[in-house]
Amino acid sequence: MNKITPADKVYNYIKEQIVTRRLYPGTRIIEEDVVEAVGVSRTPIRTALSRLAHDGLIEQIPNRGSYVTKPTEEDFRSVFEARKLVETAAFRKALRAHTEGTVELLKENLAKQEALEKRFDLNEYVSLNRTFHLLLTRDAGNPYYEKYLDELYNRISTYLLFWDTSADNSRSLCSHKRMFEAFCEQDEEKGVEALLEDISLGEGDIKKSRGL
Amino acid sequence: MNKITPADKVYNYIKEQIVTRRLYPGTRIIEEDVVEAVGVSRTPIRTALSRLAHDGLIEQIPNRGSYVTKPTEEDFRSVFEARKLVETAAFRKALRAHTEGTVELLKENLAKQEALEKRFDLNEYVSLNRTFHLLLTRDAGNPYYEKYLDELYNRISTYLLFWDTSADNSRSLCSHKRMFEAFCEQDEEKGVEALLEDISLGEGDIKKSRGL
DNA sequence: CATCAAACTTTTGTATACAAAATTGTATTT
DNA sequence: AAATACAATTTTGTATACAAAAGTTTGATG
Repeated sequence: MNKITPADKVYNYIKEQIVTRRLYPGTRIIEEDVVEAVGVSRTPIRTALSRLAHDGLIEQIPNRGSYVTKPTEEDFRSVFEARKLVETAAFRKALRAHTEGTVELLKENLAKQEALEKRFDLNEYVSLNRTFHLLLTRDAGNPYYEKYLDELYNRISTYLLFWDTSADNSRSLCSHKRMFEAFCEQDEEKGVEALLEDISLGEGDIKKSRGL
Repeated sequence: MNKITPADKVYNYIKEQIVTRRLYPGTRIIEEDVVEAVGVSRTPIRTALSRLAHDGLIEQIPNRGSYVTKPTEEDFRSVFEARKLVETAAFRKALRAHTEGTVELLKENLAKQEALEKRFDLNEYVSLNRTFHLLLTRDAGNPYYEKYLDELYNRISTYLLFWDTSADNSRSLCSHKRMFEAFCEQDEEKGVEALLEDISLGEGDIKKSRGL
């Protein structure tokens, strides 16, 4: 297994802090504070911050620090618009390519999602959801689609962990099942319809979580 | 005006080296060499490298250095596929929004392109072309479209400066003119048709330049 | 002569001290 | 009391020395 470097430690630490919202969007991250918290020098901290900026989780302004990404309402609109465009295109292509390995992984993922019906865990759900959507586009075989979608997810990830739980989970599970079915049956239109519904669902949830 | 920092100097220096192909795709960039060349310490060099990696101009592998991005044939296919999808969508939206300021800028840009008919300059042409396409999608008002397209351009930019000059320039200018017309007339279908033709043209040129 | 391992070299990663820029607080002037 | 200039502090940017990892050479051994 790959050894984990100081820079990795810092990266994981800050990412965890952001995703669990102990570091709130808009918060400034001061390098010296991270030194105290993690116990390494500023150098690996700077490389970690650079990676996080690359991921879209923080934003860096020259000579005045790093800030946890705080998307505006406009950003959300833009992100979801882009997601709809790219994710449907990638999904269509993936559905046509349609490898057996992916179907297997999707099946496992869905099983875990169903398990959440009994005992809900938001963290787990967000993770499963992201993997699920990623899998549905993977067979498209375009790494730039994946990369882009990944970055779009990151942009809004700070807000994914904030919505009133399991009520929506059932609805989401429902559309996911339809997407999976369509993927297996290679029914493109049915699949895209379910996908768009699912994305809109998420968009609505985020808006709710922000009181819009 | 903003002062240019050592990190900026390094960034510009390396970018220039790459774009003018003095640094060939696949070449390893050794930090100490850059120290000699630019005359600053390794710290700003590392931040510059990080930015370049972010731009997609280089790739970094932990513990074994930075390499000038060398896209495979698959990469080219993927980049152009993504470009076709996103750029047409952005163009459609921009065409409908259609601000007067953009029209003005496009007109200026086109004039410069025409000037190249007499005296061709590849560097200048590549730059104008990129700006032109960027302008045509700007009124879409989605920063993530722009960002993505920008990164896609970067991926292939190493190869943009390598094709047998002005023969293609006329053809390209022709489709550009049609795109501009369509943009002004808000004729979506005509515009998209011209855009797709123009993108395919570029794709073909790159393939030629690689002997495919 | 081929192979492998240990020493050596090169290169990247980290720690730390110092410089420059930005921010904050304070005093002075109006 | 408000505004502004200036000093003090905080924070980011840079230089440099050292540590660790990767890559290369050399030489002993089968």
